[in-house]
Amino acid sequence: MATIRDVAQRAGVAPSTVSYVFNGSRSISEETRRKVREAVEALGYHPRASARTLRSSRTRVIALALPRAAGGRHAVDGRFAIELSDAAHGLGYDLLLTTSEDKAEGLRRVALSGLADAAVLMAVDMEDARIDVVRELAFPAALIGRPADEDALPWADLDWAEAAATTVRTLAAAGHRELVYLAPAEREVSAGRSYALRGIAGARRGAAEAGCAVEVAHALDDPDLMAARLRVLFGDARDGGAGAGRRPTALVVQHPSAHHHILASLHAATGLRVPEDLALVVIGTLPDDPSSSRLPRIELPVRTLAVEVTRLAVAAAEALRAPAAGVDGAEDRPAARLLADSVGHLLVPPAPLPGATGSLTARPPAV
Amino acid sequence: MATIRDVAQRAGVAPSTVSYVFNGSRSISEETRRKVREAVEALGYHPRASARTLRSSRTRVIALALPRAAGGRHAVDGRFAIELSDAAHGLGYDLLLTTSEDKAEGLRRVALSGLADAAVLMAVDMEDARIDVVRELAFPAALIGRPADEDALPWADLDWAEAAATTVRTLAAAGHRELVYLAPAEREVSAGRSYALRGIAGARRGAAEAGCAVEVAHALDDPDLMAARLRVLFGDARDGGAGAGRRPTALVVQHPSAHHHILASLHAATGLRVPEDLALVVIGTLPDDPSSSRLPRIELPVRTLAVEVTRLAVAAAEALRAPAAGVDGAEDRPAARLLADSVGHLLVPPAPLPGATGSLTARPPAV
DNA sequence: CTGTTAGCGCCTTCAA
DNA sequence: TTGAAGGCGCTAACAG
Repeated sequence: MATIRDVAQRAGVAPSTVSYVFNGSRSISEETRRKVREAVEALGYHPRASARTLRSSRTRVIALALPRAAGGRHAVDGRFAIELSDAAHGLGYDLLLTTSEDKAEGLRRVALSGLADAAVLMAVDMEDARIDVVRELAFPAALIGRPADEDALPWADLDWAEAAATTVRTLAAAGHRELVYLAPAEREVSAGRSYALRGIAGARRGAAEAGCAVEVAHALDDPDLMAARLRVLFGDARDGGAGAGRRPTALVVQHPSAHHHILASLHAATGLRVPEDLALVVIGTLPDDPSSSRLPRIELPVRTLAVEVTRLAVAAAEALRAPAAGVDGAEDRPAARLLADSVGHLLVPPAPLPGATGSLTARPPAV
Repeated sequence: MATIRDVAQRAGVAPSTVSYVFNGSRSISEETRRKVREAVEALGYHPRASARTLRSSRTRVIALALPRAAGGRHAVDGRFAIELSDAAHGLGYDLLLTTSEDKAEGLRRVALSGLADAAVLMAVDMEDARIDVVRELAFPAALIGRPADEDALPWADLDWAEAAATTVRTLAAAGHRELVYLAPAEREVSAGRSYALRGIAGARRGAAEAGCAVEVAHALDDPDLMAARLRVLFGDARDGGAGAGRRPTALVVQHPSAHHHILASLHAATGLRVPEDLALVVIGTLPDDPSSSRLPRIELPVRTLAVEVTRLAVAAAEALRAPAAGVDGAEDRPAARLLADSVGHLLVPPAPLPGATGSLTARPPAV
């Protein structure tokens, strides 16, 4: 466990010189640089993160606050965690995962103990308690998700409302008059999750604009219950023709990870076939998921969101650290103000993908 | 940003007293304790992790080394990341995600810079390069996956070989004579992934023991290619009866995350129905995944593995730190030896789940 | 272009 | 039961 002094001694220079070689903030002669490099090599020296952090109050770590609410979302959350880690590494940061029952607890602890320079917050609610926490602590943070107060903190999100609206409009334009919008589970809605509420609102708006009818229902985790609900929504096509004229002809599913089993049970539950009897579009699928690649869909741009939100988080951390050099009067603004001034957003417009069957624009079944 | 001195001053005690109140390793009068607590409360004091770590060389962080090989595994890796984070919190640790292209690079950096007390390694190969790395660095580590050298490091894993073998035996006992074992993608095999190789070996062993035939094939990411391969394996039942007698009657899928699309395309590709025409069992599904809950399967016990491997990693870290107090002659053993002495394993036996249809024990179709 | 030095905040030994 | 003091390893003035 060599220290910077060992290296300095072996290279015949001062510790600070070694430090500067690593941090490169002053000019070093090529000769000295070489000697230091050799000593570093010979001793297998690597700077200690804790000492650096103590001295510079900079961790080069980003925290991911991932509330562990009951039920689902594993797939999406896990995928984001991995992509965020990649994105953080791309900017020279590591990613610290803080899962906690209490939404704000882990975040508070990480901020207070100085474990990270900034935080990325997932599972954002419209009125998210963590927004107040990070503002109170003047801790740099960025959200994956669009809260009600859009200027409170930087955020990045898919435009769920427009994704739903454009999907409904497109289906209406193809002739569908009665649609079902299968939104995330009810618990997501009652928790106030931004993506769920915005998706539903967008579906309603799209229907109003296009003059068609949309029924909003919620996904269920249990396959049997889900099948039963599908039967209520669509009836059973095998029960004879009665009521077929009233049956919805299109289904939009906004359920980030569980559309698999919905699809799987759709035919068994209702006798309907996609796309012959029913047009189907999924909103919020994960990229590179073979089981959704054949469906008409709007993907969740995980990579883009991860990269951008990481950038925003890092930018917030740096805004706090370098108080707007060059801008006069900027020196003594309080930390909270510095952070507030640095908010930026990214609202990714939905990019509908056709799927293999092209069923998005399928005409409704003849009645 | 209050420090321990601020607290001490306000409480009218020495800094060391405050420290002892936090770390509780000597007796403090109730009176003093109260004064300190009040000062802590009033100042919002929280100890700085970096200072603690610098002083004690203890981070209370566990690193997760997650090689980012191309293709798939997102779902499983992400799920493990989340469960490991929960498990780490349960033991008072945080989880640092280090994804890297180069399998060993991130791990080496984290170990050398002292960012973590121990590492958990995922995507374990039979001969894993990282095993040498952590041994060389004498860095505590535990594996999710069972390497060829089982005594090199502590590990926890599902018994993939027995999972495959027991599945094949059960199917054979139900009368199936020709089975297909759809193993993970070829890249996983050629990379030497432990779970893939052991699963295949187990399937072959089970078939040999039961006296039935098993054909091993590999999953493909692309749905169209996968469908084509299924057609090769099973033919198309709608092409008339020719060759139906030779068709395999059971399919075992060992593909941790992509069995969804395999199922989805099975009927379209071959005309076969599950379970009427084909018995199907999936090995390595994720718990709480509605889309696999109806299938006969052997789940990947993510929670158990995460908890146990975390325990093993922490135990290794502590073995290094407290050299077997009480055992004589233990004081001056080298670090590598201390770690080697503390290896433990957990091999989780497979627990077959019946699925809703009970197709696991379905008799083969009449020929 | 390089060296010297003073801490960053905390834990822990030693002394009382 | 409590205080005082040293130093973990590093960075960034300040001084040459």
